Amino acid sequence: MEIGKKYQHEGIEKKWYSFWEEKGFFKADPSLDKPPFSIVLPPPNVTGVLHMGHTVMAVIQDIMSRYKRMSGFDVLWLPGTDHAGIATQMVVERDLQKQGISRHDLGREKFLEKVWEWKNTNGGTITKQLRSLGSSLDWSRERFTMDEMLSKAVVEVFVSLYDEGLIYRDNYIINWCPSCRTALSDLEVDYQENEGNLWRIKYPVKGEKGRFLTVATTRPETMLGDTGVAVHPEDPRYEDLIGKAVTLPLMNREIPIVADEVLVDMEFGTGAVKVTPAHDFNDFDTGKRHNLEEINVVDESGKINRQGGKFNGMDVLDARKAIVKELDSLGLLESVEKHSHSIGNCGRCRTVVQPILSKQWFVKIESLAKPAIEAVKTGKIVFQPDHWKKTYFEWMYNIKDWCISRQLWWGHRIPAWYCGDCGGTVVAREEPEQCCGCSSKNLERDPDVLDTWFSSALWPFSTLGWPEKTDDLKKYYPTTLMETGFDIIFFWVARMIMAGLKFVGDIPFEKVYFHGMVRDEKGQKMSKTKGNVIDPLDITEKYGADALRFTFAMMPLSATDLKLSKDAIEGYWNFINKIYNAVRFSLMQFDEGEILEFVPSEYKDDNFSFADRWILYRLDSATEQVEASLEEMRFSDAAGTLYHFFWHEFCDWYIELVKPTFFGEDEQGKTVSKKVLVKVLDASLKLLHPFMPHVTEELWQALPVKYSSKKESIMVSCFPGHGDFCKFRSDAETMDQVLEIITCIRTIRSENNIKPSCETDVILSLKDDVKNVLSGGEDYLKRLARIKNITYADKVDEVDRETASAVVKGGKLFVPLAGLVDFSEEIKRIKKEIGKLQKDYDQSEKKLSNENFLQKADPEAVEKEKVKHFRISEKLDHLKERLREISK
RNA sequence: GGGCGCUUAGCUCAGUUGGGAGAGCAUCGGCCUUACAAGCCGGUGGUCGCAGGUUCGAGCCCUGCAGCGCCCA
Repeated sequence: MEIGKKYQHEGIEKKWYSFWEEKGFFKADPSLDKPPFSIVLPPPNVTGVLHMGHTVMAVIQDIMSRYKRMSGFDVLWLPGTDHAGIATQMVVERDLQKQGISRHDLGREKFLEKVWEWKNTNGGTITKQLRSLGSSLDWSRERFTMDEMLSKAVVEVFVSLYDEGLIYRDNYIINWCPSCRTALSDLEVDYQENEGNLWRIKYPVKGEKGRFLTVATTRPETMLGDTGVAVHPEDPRYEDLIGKAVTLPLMNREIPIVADEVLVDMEFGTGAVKVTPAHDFNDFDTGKRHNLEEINVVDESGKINRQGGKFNGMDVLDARKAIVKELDSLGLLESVEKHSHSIGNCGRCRTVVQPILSKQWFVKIESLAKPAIEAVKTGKIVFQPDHWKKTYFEWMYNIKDWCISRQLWWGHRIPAWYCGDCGGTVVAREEPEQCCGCSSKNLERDPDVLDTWFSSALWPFSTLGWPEKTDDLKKYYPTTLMETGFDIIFFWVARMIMAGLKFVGDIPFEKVYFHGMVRDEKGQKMSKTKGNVIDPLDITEKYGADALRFTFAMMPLSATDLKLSKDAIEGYWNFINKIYNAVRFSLMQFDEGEILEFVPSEYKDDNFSFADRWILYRLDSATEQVEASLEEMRFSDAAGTLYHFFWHEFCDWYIELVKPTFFGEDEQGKTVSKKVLVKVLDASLKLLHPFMPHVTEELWQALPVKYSSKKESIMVSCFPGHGDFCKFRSDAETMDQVLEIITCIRTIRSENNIKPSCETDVILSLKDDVKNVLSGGEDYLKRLARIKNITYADKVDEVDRETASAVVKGGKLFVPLAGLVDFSEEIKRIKKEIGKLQKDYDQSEKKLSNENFLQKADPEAVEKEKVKHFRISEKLDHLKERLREISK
């Protein structure tokens, strides 16, 4: 190991990652007699490049994987990517466009060849980047949603759902992206509030000259497809019109006036709503209720079609202008007012989507949703944080059929063939030779592909080999943990649960952990346009992956927003550097080639110094806490415990405490302390390993430690256990009192502006146990509190006036400061402390004099309060006495 | 409009069956003490969003209100 003053991650992270990968440490092995722990990585888009969202995902999952692996589990963390239908097709089309070629010029087959080519050369970007974070993914099991095996699973699922009647093809209103030229599912549309207008248009009532029914709309162009007008059945304004008709302006079509209490809100607009079943979801349902005609007036490119009469060929927005203008000139435009409403945009390309009537494939979802709701309700699947259940239920109870066909070429082609002769449909696992209805060979395959999420839904089992009953499937399904962003709870989590229950007959995962969205330090979404993007690759280059990982681990990951700042990362880099330096210091204490084996049984407890016992006890408790926190996936608790233990207990206290030993002559004491040092470092590095794998490996490899079962790598070593040192509890508590004394002396010195180079004496009046510790280790005090002479006084009869004092748990202490102390300051300080304590005292006093408290409160609480009261009053007395003395 | 979440120190957040308000960072003062000045030592700082209620006791439980954010329509 290089011994510079600063930790340099360059080179080290790559070195160890290759080492681990080459050694096969990431590989799961179902034949091992170890319990399984499995996670499937939520597959990033194959077009993707690593961003902070992926990073959070990778960090959480890697922490759990490494922790579990070290805890004796056979860990499978399975990587892969999805084929990202629209995104990938767009990328390749754009490339081709640069050469002036469209995908239609190439034809379907040639185009798909190009996409595969692109995938094979560029598709590996994100997987390389995931490696740079230290992710212990089992690359031997890497999957892609379009792999043969996974595609087989897709076909199997499609065909069996179809056979069961749970997949159907129908003419239905769907979201259509005129730019991507494909249907989208409800979830792929993002709604945005938009400043628009509300137009009021007068429709002449048929047979009542001069009478108009005024409707209000935000999309006047859709009137070309109106096939009815709805009013509320209880609206007195329109009571007499129900059952009559209006003449649709511009189209001169007669359309009925219907009463519909679902669609119409009497308070909104005019209380009369035009109904366009082919271009609005609510209107579509209304149309079905009243048997209204469905007239499609918008085509696939977002232009008005032939059914739009003279507006044929116009873009919808142009048509809107033209229609409004014409209505106005006809005197049929009553008014226009500003009105904000939400507009749907394509989740992929942001184009405004058009609801249109179209023949598409759907999954009938209700019967699939039922058991999926049950699984979460009964706690078979646990959500963390728990409250996401509510969001899940809310969506699942109101779930709608899922539009799964996409008018793309890149994806899993729908296994349906249409007969050119009898018009029948054949859905089959293999290409059929003839129509099963009329035996005709004139079959044509459906050109469309499936929604990418359709194959993603199968990810937890298709990746394990389903429908084959593979060893992997048997051992790793259900997976132990699903970890993902809350934003894909519907897109993915819900659908995986439905698919897993339906096809494997069991839940896909036992627990779902939802992490938040990474934002900048101000809480704003990171975006290229804002220029506030923090690129994980820049960060890992500058600070190392370990620093970034630890920063995330310290954040409240299950909150909705994760505010990331470079300052925080830099701060945690400091911690890594601290660890590095602690190891560096330790290595300096060891002799060349010295091998230190820590075997607790070799040591009688009395060989350990109080400092040794104290740090070993602390290590024990820290280990216990880290384990408990990791089991509950409370990462910031685990990381925070380690941060505090390593920095503020081990470095700030223990190392300072043992320095006198190392710099002294007591050889036996030195040996013991060295072994304790190595023991604590060995355990700490292992505890830290899941959070910062590279630096811990680097340092651990450098430790001169020997075990009977020393492993090749820290990542396959055993996660530290706890309990061995809890027997040192009372010694540790005594030691805490010693530390308190040191702190008190330091405070006195600091407040009296005594220079560190100036030594002082101290007079101690202490309880015996504390005194015993100190007499055995006066060096601790001398060094850490800069004390020259220590004297003990059982009873302090006459205390020098020029003395600063403090009351500690184990007694009192006095620091003679003749000529040094500033008494006005000292008096001020004591008064302030008395003031603080008096508040506590009064509060406690009040409580204890309250009869109700004494009678009704838990006896334990009363007892505790009494002890507290006694302690405060003791300390208060001392302080008041002291104040009298120096005020003389 | 429906649902969910948040509000505690200057900032980011802990606070686990109700019983002495915490951490990290920042800030202030002092230190080149032979691992680390990216460090060490010490200190300052809070009407727990507001108003009620339950209780001997509320940051925590209940009701209402306000502000912020997210999701669905």
